[in-house]
Amino acid sequence: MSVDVASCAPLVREALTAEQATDLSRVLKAVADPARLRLLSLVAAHEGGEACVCDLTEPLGLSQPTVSHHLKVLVDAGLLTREKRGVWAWFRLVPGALDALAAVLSSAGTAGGSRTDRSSSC
Amino acid sequence: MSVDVASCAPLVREALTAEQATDLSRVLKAVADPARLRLLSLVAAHEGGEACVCDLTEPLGLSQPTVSHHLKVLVDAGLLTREKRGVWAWFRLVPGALDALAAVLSSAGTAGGSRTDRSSSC
DNA sequence: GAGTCGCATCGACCCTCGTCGATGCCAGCC
DNA sequence: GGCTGGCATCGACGAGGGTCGATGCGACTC
Repeated sequence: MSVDVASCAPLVREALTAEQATDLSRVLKAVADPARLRLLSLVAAHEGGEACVCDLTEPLGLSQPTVSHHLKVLVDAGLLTREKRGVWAWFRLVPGALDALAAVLSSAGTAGGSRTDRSSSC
Repeated sequence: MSVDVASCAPLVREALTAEQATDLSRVLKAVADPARLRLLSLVAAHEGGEACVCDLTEPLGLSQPTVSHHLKVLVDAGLLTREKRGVWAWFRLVPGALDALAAVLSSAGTAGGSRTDRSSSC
């Protein structure tokens, strides 16, 4: 149920519809949590750009079920990918996902430099 | 209690501390709501870039106390400014506030083109 | 096959948040 | 002064979300 940041134009350009606002808030709610922000940051900063749950539990100071729950929220929001290799589950950032989110908030309206590869029509 | 997006580097560059994550999530929580997203969009799209509460109540379909509550959240987060002229209260976007937020999420790490004028040291 | 390890899911608790009606406050008008 | 209109605040209700212990599942080891 990965949510697409469907609206191409930044929200300061023209008024959002109720549906656009709901979709956008779904992704923002996934990011608007200290634990999940640190998870994104930890995964990105980890060597190789990927990390397993056991690497993330202790720096957050949260229990394993809680960390697993937050990771699921981020995966559902389309910000992380989960790849199970053997016993471990490896998480890595979806390239361009955060940039696309930033582009909607920014008044510039263009994502950073990285490719996004989303189904958006812009 | 306007929250500064204090961290200059984007969260994908290095791991966030607990305090940085808490501060950043405070601003994101203010934006991660459909009603508040539409409020930001409506104010930006309104003529002159400013709007009063009476202009925002009906397009949102929410009661006046609720709209007033959401506007207070956005003002406290440093995203809107409130100026009382006579009987009406006029709200407008804080220039650069959304861009600064987008810069932290983006991997680029630089705000758009607009000036931010915040107390950040970068 | 028995045991261990890593992770996801379940159920429950508590707390925060969105929403509204009622009320209070201030400015302008009669 | 009394009244009206615009807006903020208060109190309360219900829904949603973060957290944890307990449990289940799959893979690997001996």
